[in-house]
Amino acid sequence: MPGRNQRKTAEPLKQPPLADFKVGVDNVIFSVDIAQNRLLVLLVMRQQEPFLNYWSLPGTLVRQGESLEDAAYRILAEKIKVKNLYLEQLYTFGGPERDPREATDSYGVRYLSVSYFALVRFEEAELIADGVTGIAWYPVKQVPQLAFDHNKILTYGHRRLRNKLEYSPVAFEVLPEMFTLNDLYQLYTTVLGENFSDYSNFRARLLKLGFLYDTGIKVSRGAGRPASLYRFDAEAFAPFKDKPLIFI
Amino acid sequence: MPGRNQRKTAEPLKQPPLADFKVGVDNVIFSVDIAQNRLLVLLVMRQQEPFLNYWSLPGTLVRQGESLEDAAYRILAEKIKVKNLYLEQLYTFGGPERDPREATDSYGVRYLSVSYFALVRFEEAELIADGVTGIAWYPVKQVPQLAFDHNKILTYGHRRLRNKLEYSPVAFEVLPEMFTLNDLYQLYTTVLGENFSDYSNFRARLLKLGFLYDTGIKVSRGAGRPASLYRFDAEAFAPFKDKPLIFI
DNA sequence: ACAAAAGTGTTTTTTATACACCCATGC
DNA sequence: GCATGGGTGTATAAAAAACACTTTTGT
Repeated sequence: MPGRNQRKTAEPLKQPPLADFKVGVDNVIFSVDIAQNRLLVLLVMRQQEPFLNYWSLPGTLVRQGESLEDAAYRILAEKIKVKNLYLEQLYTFGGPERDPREATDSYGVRYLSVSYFALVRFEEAELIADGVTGIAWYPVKQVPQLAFDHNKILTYGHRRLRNKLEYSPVAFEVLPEMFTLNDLYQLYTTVLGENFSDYSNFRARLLKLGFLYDTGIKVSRGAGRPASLYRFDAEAFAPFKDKPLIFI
Repeated sequence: MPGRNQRKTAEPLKQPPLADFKVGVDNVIFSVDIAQNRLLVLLVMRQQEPFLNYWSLPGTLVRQGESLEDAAYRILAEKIKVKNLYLEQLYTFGGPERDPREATDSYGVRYLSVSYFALVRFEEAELIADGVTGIAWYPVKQVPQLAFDHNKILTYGHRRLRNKLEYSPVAFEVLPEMFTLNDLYQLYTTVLGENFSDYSNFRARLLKLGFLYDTGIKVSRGAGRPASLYRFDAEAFAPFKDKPLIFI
């Protein structure tokens, strides 16, 4: 029974005081530049202290009456215009020492960050540059030192993305509506590294699953035989939902 | 640019007020009763409003200077004595409507729950019954209606456990130090369902991996040939760390 | 002796991996 | 015509799944 640390007051068993929190939401927003085969993450330049003029993940503090997810969508909408996207919760970072404001701000207020992981289509995502705020797609391999513990959050998000690619159809959230099988393959190699699978085997496996619809439209990328454009068929994929699918 | 919803005050671009949070930690603590082949979850009876006399996941509010994980360990230590355990963060639930206190309590305070997922050995876990608080291992198949959104959290935790079993050695955190291969197999069937694999194939696969050490000690469970007791060899497992191991 | 549980082995089927080769286009 | 990227097929190896069979105990 927890008998220590009690304050000696009139009330029996008075516990140490509770922490008061402000809750922030930070988004790790990924996108893939098919043309240059680079995995990108959206960063914004901070306009206030702390960490003024540091790059950071786009984030915000949760407002009254707003759910965590609402907040995540709100910052997203403030930073980019996008048709559809994939969003899921990542992790909650909440150590008492992660935000310097905890020391300087009004007494005892803690800052907690619930991070979200998002995927958007590079071609469809239009950055909202207001002329004041710096905002940019950064290749994940070249991100600088970020504000707060955002590098840690980004690393965590990147790992989640790699895992997701292997067992879920997130790739099709990032690709344009129509894509060649090589686009898909490049996406996988970009995120997962060179040696994850042979192209022809990758191709055969994916096609056998039967949820890639060949539009018949051919597209030529410079020299070489033109490639077919495929479309992800969500209905045909439905039976695979929740099953231990492997895209490797 | 977010130009709506501003309050018309002296400051330019005054945003809607931020929410103030108390942060709770709720633990989904699993254990397996080898003898009866049941997956158990630890529940406590609530002693206060709201949800007085409802069963709930053991939880607490985070105190000043305390990290989320510290808080998770604290409740755990208040409820059970246990030698070693596995603990990881699960999910953060934070909609504005999840806790009725938000309406009745001091104005505007939101309650957010960071849930943790824990595994303990049934034999080694000694429940701390203080004579006042109800506390019990419940078979997950028979949990009643719980306080708050705890049923949802439990479901989420259960799913995580099933996934973990398939690609990580968590099973050995729940089993006693020494166990028969049949114990291990039963654990998997208990959590994953009947038809996940043939016993002899399961057995062959696990043994081939080489991190199960046969102690040579035999133990007889009623009729039939006595079984060997095995021990999980953490060192021999090390090379498999982070690799896409499959226990199926 | 026989049922029950433990443990071994063999066969079949499926899936992964490597790689050879044909096809259509630009230059 | 030949380099380039797209696309198909095949041969081999490995792993998963099904299941038959042997061993050792309690009763």
